[in-house]
Amino acid sequence: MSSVTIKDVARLAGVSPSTVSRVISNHPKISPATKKKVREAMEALGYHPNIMAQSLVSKNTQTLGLVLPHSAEKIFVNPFFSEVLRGMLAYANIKQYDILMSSANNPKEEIEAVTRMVLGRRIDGIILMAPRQKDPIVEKLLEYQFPFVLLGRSMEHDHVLSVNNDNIKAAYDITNHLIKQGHKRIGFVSGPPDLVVSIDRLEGYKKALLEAGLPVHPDWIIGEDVLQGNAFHALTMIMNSPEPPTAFVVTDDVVAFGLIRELYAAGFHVPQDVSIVSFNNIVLSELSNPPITTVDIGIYHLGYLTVQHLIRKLSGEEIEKPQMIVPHRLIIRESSMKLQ
Amino acid sequence: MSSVTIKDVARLAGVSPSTVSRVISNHPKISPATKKKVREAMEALGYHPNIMAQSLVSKNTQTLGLVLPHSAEKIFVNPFFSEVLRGMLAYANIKQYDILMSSANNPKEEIEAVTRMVLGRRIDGIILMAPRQKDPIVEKLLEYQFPFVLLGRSMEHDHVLSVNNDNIKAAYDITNHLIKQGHKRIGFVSGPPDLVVSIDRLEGYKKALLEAGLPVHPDWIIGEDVLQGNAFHALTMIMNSPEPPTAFVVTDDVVAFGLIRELYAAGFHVPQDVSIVSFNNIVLSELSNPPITTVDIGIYHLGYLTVQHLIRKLSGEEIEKPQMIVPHRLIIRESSMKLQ
DNA sequence: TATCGTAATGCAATCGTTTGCATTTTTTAT
DNA sequence: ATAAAAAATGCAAACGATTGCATTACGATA
Repeated sequence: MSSVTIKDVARLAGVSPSTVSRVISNHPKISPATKKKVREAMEALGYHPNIMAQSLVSKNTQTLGLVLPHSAEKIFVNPFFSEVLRGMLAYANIKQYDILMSSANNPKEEIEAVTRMVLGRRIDGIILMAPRQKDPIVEKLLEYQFPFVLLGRSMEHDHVLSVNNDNIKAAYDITNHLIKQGHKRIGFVSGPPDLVVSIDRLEGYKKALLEAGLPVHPDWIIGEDVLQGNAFHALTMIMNSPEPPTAFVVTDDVVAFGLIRELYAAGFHVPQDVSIVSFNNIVLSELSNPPITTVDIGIYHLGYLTVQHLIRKLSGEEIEKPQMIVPHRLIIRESSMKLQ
Repeated sequence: MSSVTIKDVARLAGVSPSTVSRVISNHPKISPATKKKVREAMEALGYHPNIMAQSLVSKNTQTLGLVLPHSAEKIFVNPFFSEVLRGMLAYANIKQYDILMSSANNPKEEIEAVTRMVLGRRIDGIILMAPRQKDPIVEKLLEYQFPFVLLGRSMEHDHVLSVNNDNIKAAYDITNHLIKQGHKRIGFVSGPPDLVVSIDRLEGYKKALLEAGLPVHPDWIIGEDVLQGNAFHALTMIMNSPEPPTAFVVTDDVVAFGLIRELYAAGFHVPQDVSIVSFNNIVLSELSNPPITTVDIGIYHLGYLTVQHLIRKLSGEEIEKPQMIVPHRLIIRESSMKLQ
């Protein structure tokens, strides 16, 4: 309701609007006396700067954009998302930034949303989640020369800001964990195949198998739609083959939940019949039955650092290393207990 | 990079800036000829309106605020949150609104964040999640006469916009389900006690017990911090008493996960030894082992309607019924299978 | 052809800030 | 006491749009 402006404050304090403005921005050459006077007037009137007006002239909005991938349901329903967002907001909060979200139903809308935010000068920088192999949004932003950061990595440009895990290594490590447990037939459940993270994790898995002299069995690499009809069919096919896998590397904790459930329904027990390992270490993976062996990728931290990275860039800091890597670590739990 | 304004377009199209503005807003009395000319110029220059400037004069930002409760970790790590946010964004997207988020570490920061958004005229309306019994933010917004909607309900003001479940009824229903299964000793695991939703669900639980002539045993009502040390202690105390509960109503699926896990660790099996029912029906509750009986509260829908409700209010529509109720339904699964 | 009515456009003020430069005030040195 | 330097403040022009009112253009009517 109250629309008290800088002028009202100026009038009450008996100074010019410019002076009030300078008090707000803590300009060096304002006498302590007037500073006090103005502050009191602001207080008395309950003044708050109009952020729209501020950013119109200062050209900076203290806002970061975040566009939900259009294939968002999957990523999004995932507790991973809340956790990473929490990390983002935590750092943003420290630096007094807010985060502007918008969603999209398809690639076209996705581009539109980005364009609207960027060209509408609504945000200072943008955070991109779950980048794809050839990501049109990345291209667009490069073209606009607009500051952005990837949560993940770009396969095509190595100078873009990004915060990521070493997913190849992570997958390699967790697969090796299974191999060390004596598994020789190891399947893989992949995420959406155009996501860089899926590609990397698949690569690490293959690498570990090859190094151990184990064959990569293409039929044992299945899509994450295991929970839905068709892929579920694929799963039973695999499990009913003469020599089924004794373990699966799953791309994501939530999918692992589903897989454990489906296996159980089909009469296979984890880990007695099949071992399961996955990625992310969402809170619930510990509460699963059995608890899931997983790769902790530092979700919260990923979000936190992503925003930190971007804000540093925005404040003109020299970025030593554009590609940040958050270390991962294996969390061994019951779902991959040693075979006897 | 390109900062092409309305003037540039005007120049190229050979008209005045006002005309361009009218073309943008699709003003009725602009000749088709100039409309076309201007559109072409906009296209040619890649013009996009500066949203800050627009909202400075039009006083509307096409943005909704969402402040994360400071006790956010709990709510927030919960998949509930992503799901509800997805619903919010879906409707916002339809109406071309964006959502501005900011987080807070304590009640003070929370108020600050709201104030900054509201008085900074950054948003047109605000969404409040998980309202408390006596919620200072609600008071503040009423005082400012600023449009807002509650995801939940206010215990003190019945004219405020809200979207909620009938949580009393929901708890009553799910408790009755247990009673029908033959349970006579039923415990309750509560959420944060100052949350309205916790209060309502507890009330429904008690009501069902009383109506069935079953005693309300205060020791069997425990906090959701079951997973942490002290409350876990409480849990083992209860379960080791001579006549322990044979079932628990749990306030939230995630907590149910934890509880099942803890019970399991203590040697109690679900549902053989103890039945568990809970609320929300997050995706994972179906994938739990055993799958959890829960109350589907229509999470996505809650988010969707919350934003719809608010936007309707903002566009001046007459709101027939300020308090919307989203229906719930029981999802019976293995965790509450009949005792034999 | 003169007049009028309407449709289409332009002018200029405004939204609430910031900021370079000019101006005034204060301080310091002589 | 006066000049010069330094410090504090004010003026006015941006920023990029919108919009009420005035103005122009253009058929239509008499």
